[in-house]
Amino acid sequence: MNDGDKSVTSVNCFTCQARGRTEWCVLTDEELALVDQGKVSRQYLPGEAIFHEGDECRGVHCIESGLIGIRKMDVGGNEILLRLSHPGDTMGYRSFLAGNDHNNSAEALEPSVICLVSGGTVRSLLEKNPTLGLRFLKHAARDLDDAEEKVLQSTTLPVRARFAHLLLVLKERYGVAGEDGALVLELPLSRQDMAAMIGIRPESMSRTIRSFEEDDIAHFSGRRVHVARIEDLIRELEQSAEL
Amino acid sequence: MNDGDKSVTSVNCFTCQARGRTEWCVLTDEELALVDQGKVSRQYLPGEAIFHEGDECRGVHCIESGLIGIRKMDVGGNEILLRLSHPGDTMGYRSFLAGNDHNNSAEALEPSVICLVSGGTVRSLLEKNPTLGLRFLKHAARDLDDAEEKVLQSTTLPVRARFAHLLLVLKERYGVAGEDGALVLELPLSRQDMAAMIGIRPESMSRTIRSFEEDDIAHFSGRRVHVARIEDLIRELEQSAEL
DNA sequence: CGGTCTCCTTGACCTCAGTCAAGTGCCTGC
DNA sequence: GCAGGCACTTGACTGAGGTCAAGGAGACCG
Repeated sequence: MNDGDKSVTSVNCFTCQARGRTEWCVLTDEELALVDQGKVSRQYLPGEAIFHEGDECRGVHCIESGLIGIRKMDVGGNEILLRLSHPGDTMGYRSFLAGNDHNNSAEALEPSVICLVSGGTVRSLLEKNPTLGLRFLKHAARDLDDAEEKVLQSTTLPVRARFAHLLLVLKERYGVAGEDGALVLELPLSRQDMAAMIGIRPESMSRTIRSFEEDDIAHFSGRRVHVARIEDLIRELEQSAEL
Repeated sequence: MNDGDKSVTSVNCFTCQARGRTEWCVLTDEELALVDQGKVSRQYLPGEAIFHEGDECRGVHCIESGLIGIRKMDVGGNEILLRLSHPGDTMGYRSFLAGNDHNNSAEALEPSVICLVSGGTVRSLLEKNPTLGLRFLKHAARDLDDAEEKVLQSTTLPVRARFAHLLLVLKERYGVAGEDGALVLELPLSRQDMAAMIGIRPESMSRTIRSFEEDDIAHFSGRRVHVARIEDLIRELEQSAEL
């Protein structure tokens, strides 16, 4: 097997860097061995789809490395980016448990390695180890909170506030420097995808960025963002309330 | 105990009408007895709050009868109605499992009887009976689907389409007559609350209703709605795509 | 090199829904 | 009875963000 063959790569659950962050971390060595045997791993290039809305759900995906975007489309072809998934995150456990087809799609945003743990394996592990189910439950609970927060924000907040909020969220993972009030971000997303994350058109994204520049709130060059005072972003969120 | 004392009512899990629809239906009689002992039930009048955002989460609420609205507010006081909860639904399991305070509020929309199953009871049942956790997981998965659908719709669909969708959803539970294409709905919600469900202002709700009347799509008198052709509602959803 | 992508930006225009303000009808309590 | 409250409606106005159309910048490839 050489590097050019990207359909299958060899990954070992026991040495997986991301394992500590997955739901599998509650498994015994014996159980983990089952996961290791019951999985297939594969490499994806940016833009490649891991699965689509409507695809049959054949197990649980687990991200070893890279970055994945979870998208959802409506009948009219409008697409939004629901969330980002990172190494250690599992995807598709929901459709799998409900026995549904996938109800959103996953696409690699960076070169990524992803394992698919077969449905049978997951099912038998859930029976063996109840804690695993609780871990998935907590995961779902967190996703649900985020989704409800997003429903609220997308109906009540103006675009500037939503964008400020997005930057504050991205800061947690992509902030590269942050002396007291200052902040530098190295964004993992194109403008288009940022627009899709807050549910607006690319043109509006451009204009919002420009208005942040004009108000001296943030400065953008490519995917690098400089924010002199984080408070400015926070104020942007709050002042939409004061009116 | 008389009817005037509404703080505590006596409800028995074994005879509970709603039990078949709750997650507790997977419990053995012995386990159910634990629930029965570990709960407190209470009656709520319309408008009364069961819990608020930020309240400490002391267990899992279970609806015996009535109708509950789950609301969420942003910093600016804007409020939306995330979903309705019906007899047999559990509420607050999420915050409970995550160990958080409640992150949304619940309010009775009709006279309701609700049991609070104490945290300790739920915790020990989850350990005893792993299937219970899976039931909660499925519940969370369904809520999550709904929430993501709502995120998508609230950012992509115009108000008319969202309202048509709402009516189609309410039809499942509140449709009172439906010869082939025709439909009569008995809404459980005020106009204000319908507006809050699709994230618009009451004024916009009024105007949307009027425009449906003018286009002969639906006719409203009080909380009763007549829809001559359900296809009209469906078309309202789809045609927002065609443009 | 020019050609063709795709991503991004910009301007001009328009429309949908929010805002403000006023008015109606209904219910409750005095 | 009337007063006050509340849900709802209506009209006039406004503005945020979508739409359309055009153009620029960089990557890749012949």
